[in-house]
Amino acid sequence: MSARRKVKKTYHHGDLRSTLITAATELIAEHGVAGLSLRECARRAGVSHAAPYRHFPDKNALLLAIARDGFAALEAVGQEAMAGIDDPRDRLDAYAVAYVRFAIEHPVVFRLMFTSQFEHDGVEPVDGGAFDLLVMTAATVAGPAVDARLAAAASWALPHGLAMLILDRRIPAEQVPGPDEAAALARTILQLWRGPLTDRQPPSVGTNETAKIGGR
Amino acid sequence: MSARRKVKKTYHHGDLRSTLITAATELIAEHGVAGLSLRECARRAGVSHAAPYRHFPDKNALLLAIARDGFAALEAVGQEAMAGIDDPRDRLDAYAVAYVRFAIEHPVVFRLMFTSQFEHDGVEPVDGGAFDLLVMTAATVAGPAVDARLAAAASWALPHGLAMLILDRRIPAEQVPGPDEAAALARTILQLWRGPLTDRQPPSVGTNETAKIGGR
DNA sequence: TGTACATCAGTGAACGCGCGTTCACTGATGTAC
DNA sequence: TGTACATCAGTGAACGCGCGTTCACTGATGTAC
Repeated sequence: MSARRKVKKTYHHGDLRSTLITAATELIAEHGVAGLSLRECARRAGVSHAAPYRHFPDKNALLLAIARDGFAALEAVGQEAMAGIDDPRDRLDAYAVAYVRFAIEHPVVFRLMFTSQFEHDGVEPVDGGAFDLLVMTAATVAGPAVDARLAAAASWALPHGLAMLILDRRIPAEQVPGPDEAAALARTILQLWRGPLTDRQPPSVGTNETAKIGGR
Repeated sequence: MSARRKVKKTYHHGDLRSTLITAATELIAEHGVAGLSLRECARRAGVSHAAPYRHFPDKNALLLAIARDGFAALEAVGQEAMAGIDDPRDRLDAYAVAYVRFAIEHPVVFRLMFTSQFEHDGVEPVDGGAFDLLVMTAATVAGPAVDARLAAAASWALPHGLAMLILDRRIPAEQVPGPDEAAALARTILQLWRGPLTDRQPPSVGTNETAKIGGR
């Protein structure tokens, strides 16, 4: 399915650019960013090692292209997740859940988008308007008294951190075997932050003094 | 200050192991993990390129050593931050703030600790008991009805995400020029999560319907 | 429909490079007596 | 305090390797007339 597209042996590949992107993503998944080589990409695409230079000026440009595509995809995912939800708080939650799901579904791309291990001299990888929705919605939720970017950062940090912890296996893999479980976990954690973690008075027990559990 | 320790020209270096770790950290800061080479480390340590092999079996072991040191340091920082604070919620906040500060103070080490770009075949870099405090405190805060690991993950995700966003320049650098500002930002965001972001009723205005701000 | 030509997307040889790692070595250090 | 010796932490030459990138090239494609 994801293999060579057609058997027609032609001189021109036809879709080398995106084939290279796919190959690079797979390679990184297998060996990490450091293990990515343009030559191996070309090899996997069934093409000579110089061919990629028809599509990307250099290795870094390939990486950049993957990240760029990722931001576009994430924006689409975010928009779709929020669509049809009226309550801004629910929108924010839906965004967060979709965000975590995206990260688990596309771990290589997600990491590439954010951890700028490559060429961060000069311009950052463009994020387009991928986060405009987030900023706007967060601002709505937090109210006019709170700086919009601050509200966005606060809302963003939680799903971002969760995604990263899962990707980096800090949250055991067997606990989060796939995107569905990751999304569910995100939901649960959001509820936690709206409840037990923030309630100033202890859950149901008496005073603050007696609230220390497991103390004896 | 951080240069060669003594001028005494001796055959033996005396402290090559930690000098190599320092050099590697600097190198990564300059060129990314991919830009790290054992030979350049040796060069900076003023030693032949084969000398590092007296202290590390291979390149990966050097990276692992940096991460390992990092976990120990983070644990110490967390313990210190929590010391003397009684209220478990305040302890949790103090931990989170210290966590973010640590990340900004030691960006290379922090990233190395978590984004396992290198050799994650087999064993993970050990985290020792670096997060036992977190789990215990989070459990206390969330109450017995909530799974401890879940509570820990929830508490952890927020500072972790914030730290990562700052390190990856997703939160503009000029907004967070140093560890102090990062710590302050962490504090603010925690307050946001205990207030405007979680209050189910809108800040001060009337009903849910009228709560949509900036809508017209 | 046919032809000439510009453009495009490939090829494969060649370059120079720095790297990780191994090896036999040597100078310095520590210790038993 | 002196000596013999084991051990340790360096050296520097050598290995093989795969990489990124360039270059002159060639086959395929598209288009103007």
